[in-house]
Amino acid sequence: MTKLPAIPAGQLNRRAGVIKALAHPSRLRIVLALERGERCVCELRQLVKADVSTVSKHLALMKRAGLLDERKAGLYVYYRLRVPCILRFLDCVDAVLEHAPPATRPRHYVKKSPIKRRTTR
Amino acid sequence: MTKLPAIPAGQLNRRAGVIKALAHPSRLRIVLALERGERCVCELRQLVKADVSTVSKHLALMKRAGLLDERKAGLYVYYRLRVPCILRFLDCVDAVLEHAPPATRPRHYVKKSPIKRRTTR
DNA sequence: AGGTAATTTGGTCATATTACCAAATAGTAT
DNA sequence: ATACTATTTGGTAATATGACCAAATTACCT
Repeated sequence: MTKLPAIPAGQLNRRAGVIKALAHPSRLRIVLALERGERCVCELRQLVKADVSTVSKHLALMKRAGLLDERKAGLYVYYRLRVPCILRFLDCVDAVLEHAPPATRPRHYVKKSPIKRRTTR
Repeated sequence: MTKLPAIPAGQLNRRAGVIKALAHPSRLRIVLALERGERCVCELRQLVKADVSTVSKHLALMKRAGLLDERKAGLYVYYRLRVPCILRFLDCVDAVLEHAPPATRPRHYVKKSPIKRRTTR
């Protein structure tokens, strides 16, 4: 049995941070959309069917993680993929799913009802 | 501007599930350890410094996601990487981090104190 | 059967994530 | 300045995740 090298925790944390930034269906949808080139928030907002604020936060998160870059032009903000190798990885993910075990159901958060809200502020 | 294909939500959910299974420092540590071949839980448990039950749950999660396979031999359970392309992806992640923005700090959960617990059960 | 070691399962609790809305900010134009 | 549009930021609430402990399970022994 070979010796295990013991990778420093900080490095693993940073890597996990990048991967987490990718680990959400809407964010994947955005990344895939950016395959062909930059898009403004207004386009991505239609693609992902969620509140603009939600989309904006997904974008900010991915930018912080180093996945995306941003370009402001007048009223618009255009985002683009910073590192294209991300796209190749999705093929590997599909390989995992290929002859995969029966149930891999991730279940993502979905807002239940738009119930009443306090109007503090 | 080209037409966007609109990928079905189910597919994105499944992909995100696989990626999420990878998006944790301890799980990355495990995956990296399995690069050289299978390991029993008892080995991985020492590698990741966490309660065995925690490690076991990480392993179960990754197995459910299709990342790992398991082989039982007597008292031991050996886990191994099911799809090796995962490892190449980590290079891409490092590329993202390479000349990345200043702060990418993911902050993972750390139990505060082992305070008293009820002994119900 | 009873004993011991490896692993999994169930419970609980703290923290992280993510959704929406509402309001703030920024840019353009009238 | 006012009006209008695009995007971000702040707040709140629901859900998901991940840590540990304790107990259950499984397999191999005497």
